[in-house]
Amino acid sequence: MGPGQKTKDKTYCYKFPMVSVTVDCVIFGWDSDGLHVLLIERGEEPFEGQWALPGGFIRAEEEDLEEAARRELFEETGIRSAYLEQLGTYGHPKRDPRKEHVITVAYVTLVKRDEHRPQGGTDARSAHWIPMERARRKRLAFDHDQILSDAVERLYNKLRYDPLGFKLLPNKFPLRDVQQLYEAAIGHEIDKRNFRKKLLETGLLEDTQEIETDVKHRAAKLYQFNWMAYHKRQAEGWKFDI
Amino acid sequence: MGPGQKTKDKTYCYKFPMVSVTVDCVIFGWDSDGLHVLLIERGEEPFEGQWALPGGFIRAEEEDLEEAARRELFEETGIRSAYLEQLGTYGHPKRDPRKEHVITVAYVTLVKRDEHRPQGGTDARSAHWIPMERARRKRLAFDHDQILSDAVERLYNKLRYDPLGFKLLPNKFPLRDVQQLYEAAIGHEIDKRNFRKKLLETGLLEDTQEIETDVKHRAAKLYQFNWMAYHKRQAEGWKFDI
DNA sequence: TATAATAGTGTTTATTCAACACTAACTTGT
DNA sequence: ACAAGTTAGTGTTGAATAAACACTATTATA
Repeated sequence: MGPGQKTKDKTYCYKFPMVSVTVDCVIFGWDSDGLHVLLIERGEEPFEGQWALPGGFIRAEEEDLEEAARRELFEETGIRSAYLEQLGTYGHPKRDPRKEHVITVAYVTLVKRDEHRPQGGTDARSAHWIPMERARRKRLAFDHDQILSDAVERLYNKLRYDPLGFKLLPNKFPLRDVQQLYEAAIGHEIDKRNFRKKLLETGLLEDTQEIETDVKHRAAKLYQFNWMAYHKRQAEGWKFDI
Repeated sequence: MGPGQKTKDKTYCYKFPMVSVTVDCVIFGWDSDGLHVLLIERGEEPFEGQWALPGGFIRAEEEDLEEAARRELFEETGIRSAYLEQLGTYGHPKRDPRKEHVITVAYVTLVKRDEHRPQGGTDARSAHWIPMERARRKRLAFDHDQILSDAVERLYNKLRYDPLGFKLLPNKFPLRDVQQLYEAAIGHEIDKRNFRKKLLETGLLEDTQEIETDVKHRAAKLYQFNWMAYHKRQAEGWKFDI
């Protein structure tokens, strides 16, 4: 495996066939009508016109994988800091119909929809929030169906043991929204009293003394999740479990 | 990203710098003195003479990632079928001191030590089972310290919700060995009666009617894990939890 | 045959989980 | 202003699960 050698016509040559590496992001958002995922309509071949996860080639020799994922996230959403987690790497030699072998490292990111400035990507692709049920019915480009379905499964499983769900909610939220998120995750209704009791018993939710506005009926109190306290408790060996 | 073009002198040329992709395997084994990991002593630069995880370059354009991991596992252990799970991908541009960008996809595999024929790899590297505590004190090549420690954490966390621990034990085992494995995972002692009760209540452990031999004191019954029954129960929505 | 080592076995108490229904607060329409 | 509609907010009880706890049985060895 000799290092790449730059020749006059700006090509990079190697002794063995190489692979290209892309990073794809499953960007989740949440609002009162459920979980959404940010998809783009591809503006170029292959799969031109089809829906796909936002992603792109990494800058070899310069960029770390996570850096590339953050760059991608920023280009699509304008968000610089968000929860980001590696999901897995998909490397079947035929997963990209083009000749070369393209593997992709998939990341999951959770964003608050109220922080998202929805401008499209730098190139001509347009990004849209698609509700999950609709997204899962679409035939996505490459193996993105698989990646998306792995991502949803991972997210839903992880909610039980990790407060990352609060990364999807606005900073201040009514308990109802937390419950709806968890109900979507486990696929059935939860008893309101039991759920609120467990949630508040953690001591990690603070009453902001504010209430909802613009709501058609009795307004609920707004809470915020105390991440500082959570990290302290976690360092002491405590485990979130809801 | 044009496809690689083969030239007369057998080089592969691309319009952009490419990355090399390796697969590294964290191969875990278990015996009565605890968790072990299979390490090799590197026979070539970089890191010649240092300990490292077994791994190698994938065959671009031919091989799936998991295929490459299985090939690696077979070369090191002679085992063709074992539990194999992708751990994650490590891609810092400087993680390999050589010029080009080398990313690695790490896999965790669990093998039964009594099925392992310990012949060395195809090349001159020699593979050895190293007890975990010793392995974690060594300075491993590349970022393999990090990979190994991520792998151990993943294995130990997963034992609670997945019977994959039985992939480490021989087909027939005394309950004591299961308990020792779980005690290693959670880092403290477990009450024997409670543990055996929970384990047997699953109905997934079958008494083989055999007992240990070559043991210095009272011999224990040997059990086997019923994977068929487990998969059936799992398909019905049941979850292993110990 | 005594000693040492590990196997194997139930019960009780504390904790956690699950089921369950009404009143309070606010909005809107009349 | 008040009736109707909608969601917020709140405790108790019984069931299930988890945790604590100690002795007898079996075999090997000295």
